[in-house]
Amino acid sequence: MTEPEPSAAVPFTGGSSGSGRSALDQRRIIDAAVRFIDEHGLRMLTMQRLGAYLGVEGMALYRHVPGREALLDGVVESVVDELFGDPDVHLEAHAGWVDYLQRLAHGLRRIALAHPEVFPLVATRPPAAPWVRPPLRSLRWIESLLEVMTEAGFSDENAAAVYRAFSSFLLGYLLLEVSGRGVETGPVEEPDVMPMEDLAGYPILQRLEPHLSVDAAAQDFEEALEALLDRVALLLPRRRRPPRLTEGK
Amino acid sequence: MTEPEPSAAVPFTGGSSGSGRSALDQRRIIDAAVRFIDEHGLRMLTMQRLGAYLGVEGMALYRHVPGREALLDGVVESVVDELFGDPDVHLEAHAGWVDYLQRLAHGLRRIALAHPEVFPLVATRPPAAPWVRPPLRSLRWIESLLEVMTEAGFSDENAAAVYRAFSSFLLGYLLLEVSGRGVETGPVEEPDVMPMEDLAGYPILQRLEPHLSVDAAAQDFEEALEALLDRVALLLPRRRRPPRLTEGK
DNA sequence: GCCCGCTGTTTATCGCGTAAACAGCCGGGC
DNA sequence: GCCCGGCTGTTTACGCGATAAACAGCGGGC
Repeated sequence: MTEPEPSAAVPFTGGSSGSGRSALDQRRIIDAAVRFIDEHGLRMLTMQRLGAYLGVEGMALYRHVPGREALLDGVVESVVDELFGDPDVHLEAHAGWVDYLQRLAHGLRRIALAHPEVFPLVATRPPAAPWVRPPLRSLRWIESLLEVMTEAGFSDENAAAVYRAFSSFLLGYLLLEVSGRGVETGPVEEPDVMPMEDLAGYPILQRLEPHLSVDAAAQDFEEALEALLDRVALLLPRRRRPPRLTEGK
Repeated sequence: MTEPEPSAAVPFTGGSSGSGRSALDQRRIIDAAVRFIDEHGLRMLTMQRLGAYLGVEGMALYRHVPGREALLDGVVESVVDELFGDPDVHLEAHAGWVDYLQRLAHGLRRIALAHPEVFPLVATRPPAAPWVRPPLRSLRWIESLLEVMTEAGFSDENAAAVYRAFSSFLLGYLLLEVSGRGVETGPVEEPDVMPMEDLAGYPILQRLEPHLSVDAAAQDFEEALEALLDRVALLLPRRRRPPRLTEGK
């Protein structure tokens, strides 16, 4: 994505207005891919099927997208970028860093829940740079986070530590929540979920499960995770230990 | 895996000893798959290639494994089960719950680092049940964890909360560390990593940079884990919401 | 010694990603 | 008004991967 435009100075080839017949363009393809994955699951996404979904032969997509991998990159980028449009996250309108992190976390959670089938992709696609990582995946947000933290009085080092702890926890949290969701509503995959009866030998687990149904278990888990998310800010490190300097490792 | 054995009472078809010519069996195939993925990356794993790796035609694998998906499930299970053989985790020899969780976390981290190409699979494969989740993925460990926590005086509810917080954090952390590793040493994929020069416009990010080395990562992990465990108490649920009794769902 | 079942091999099919040749359409220059 | 180059979608073609099905050697129980 963000292609270098091989034949550069093309003024728009037909214009966005006018005939309006040009069914395809990169944006439309990526959006369709996101919708397709939401509806049918990632493993169903195929160039031909996505083409059909857009009323076109599969090969047509290659006029606008370099290939499948690039398309998936575009999907990830597109989904993560939704955060910028989220009115509840409003970068500037935050009241303190805890509030800021909570808004950010909840914004990402909304995205993950809106696209549960896409999120594993967000989580596992190789990052663009070593510290531009899931689930933020965007220089803009990382910069913003570090800025807020340092403005709140954190040292540079601690701000970075907060970034790492926050994104680690958030990534794990969202991945767990979303994959749990997949178990319940998986439209295509529907893996074998262990039936409750097999719990017989594991009495301790019953405590996780005062309720009987899988739905209830999932619901519980979700509620607990949600409560956890509100408290994520509390995880952040305080510097206690003087950096152990020359101890033989 | 743990197959129901269609033709049950087979005493071992050739015996494990004796001729020793039977090159293939499920264990050997899964082990080879793990090694193959470690060496060449997940995307290189193909039934034919794995066959060749074992000195056999690809189709031969289907005599012992139901198919590719099942094979991957087996790979995940096999890798996670390494934890049971880790002498440093020794289930019983722990001194307090913090020590226990740290040993567990470090054991899993060792596994993740030993099989960085496998770990994303561990993280994203659909879980067997809603609360049997990555990265533990095993009833045995979940049971063990809950037991330790309750024996340490945590209520059932709080033990479950610790389980959720701990596994979320651990999953996210390890996934990030392992994928970061892929960026540096990726044997096959080598995605386009943004070169350092492109940082020019983002001075704030320079702060994150000192943490590229493995040693630094390990240090980070320990500190983050300690911070998490220190503050687990803060993550535990308070009942805020009265349990909704008869609300129409 | 013969036959069966097990294990690995060969052959075949289908779907996928993608390259390459092909074809309709449209707007600009004459 | 007409022609042409380029852009967009289509068709054709290839190689590969997963997997079913037919096939073949081999070794042990009768």
